[in-house]
Amino acid sequence: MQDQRTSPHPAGGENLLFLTDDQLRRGIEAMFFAYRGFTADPDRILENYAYGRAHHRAIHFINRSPGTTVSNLLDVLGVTKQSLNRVLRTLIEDGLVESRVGTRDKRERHLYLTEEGRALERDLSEAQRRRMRAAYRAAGPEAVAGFRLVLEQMMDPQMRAWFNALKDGGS
Amino acid sequence: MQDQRTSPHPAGGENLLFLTDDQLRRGIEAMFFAYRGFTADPDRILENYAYGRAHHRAIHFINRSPGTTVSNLLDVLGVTKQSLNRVLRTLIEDGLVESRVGTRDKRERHLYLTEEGRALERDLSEAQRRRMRAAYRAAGPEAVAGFRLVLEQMMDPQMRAWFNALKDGGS
DNA sequence: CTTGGAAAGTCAACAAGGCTGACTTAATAT
DNA sequence: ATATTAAGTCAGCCTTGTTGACTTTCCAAG
Repeated sequence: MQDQRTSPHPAGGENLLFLTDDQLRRGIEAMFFAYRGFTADPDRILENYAYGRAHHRAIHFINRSPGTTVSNLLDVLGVTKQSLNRVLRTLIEDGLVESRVGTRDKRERHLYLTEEGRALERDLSEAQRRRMRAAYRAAGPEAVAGFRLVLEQMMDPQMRAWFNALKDGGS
Repeated sequence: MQDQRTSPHPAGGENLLFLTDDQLRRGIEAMFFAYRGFTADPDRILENYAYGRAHHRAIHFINRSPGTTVSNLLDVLGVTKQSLNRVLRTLIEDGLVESRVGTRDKRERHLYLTEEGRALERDLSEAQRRRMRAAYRAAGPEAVAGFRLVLEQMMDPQMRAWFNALKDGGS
């Protein structure tokens, strides 16, 4: 099962054992199982509402960038307008999200969480943070730095750009 | 100080800045965007077939544990029998998976990839490994160790058990 | 001032892939 | 003998994704 082809032996002087197909496959499986854990807690909360993961994602990014436009959200979430619209409509109808017509450009809709929306967001993200906190604490700061580094390298360039744009807040 | 059990690292020094809500939220967003990248390449390949992510997962774990039973796969994938069956049936019909009646217990079906199944598996996993390899290489071995540590801590205990069982091959 | 095009929203239809519930068949275990 | 277990099936439902066609609103350029 081991494939030495991909990473022979210390090529120059580097130890490249962490690049064997076996190591990579372990990483793939770790991502699979970890992502299941990652979404488990919010999913449990959402069961009590008539919402799903799609609603969670919308709520998360609206909270992160209050006043963001629909088309911006479309890009970040990577779904179609029709798909997002269905989710957004129920959130607006239920009074969790407010959609304000743009002042500079009145075609645009700027999205904000209402107080009720923020309450659900806090619930969901606190559950997710709790697990993250436990994992970070158990792994330690060095591991966390590595975790973040690898994840960032796994993103497509476009996603990395959005990810880094979020760093400094703003829509 | 009372936390020494949970966090081996910053016992006395107490640099816990990596546990701020802001840091945790960054980790959450990193997981979201990275997982999109993680699934993007296999998804592109699967478009050419009439298969989806569910088929990929089944193929992956059958390849990992040749001869695994249906109920074992059910546990690992975390879906219902009906859901898995739909996927498995098409894979068997299409000749990618072989289902053999158990010898010890004839109620069980043991699953194996055919040569054609292994070919698709190689395609899919090579695409996924390519991205993983690039990320690992760019991040370096220290980061990879941290990455794996944090991911493992994010899993539910049950998943961690399956994850570690896979380490030593076979079902 | 008209017109082209962008942003947003809507309707309809469809598919993948989850789910529950009810039920059968075969084989093992008690 | 009977109960339990593994697998499979049928029917129906939901969420969340997709296309395609279309409208409304509005900005901006000719």
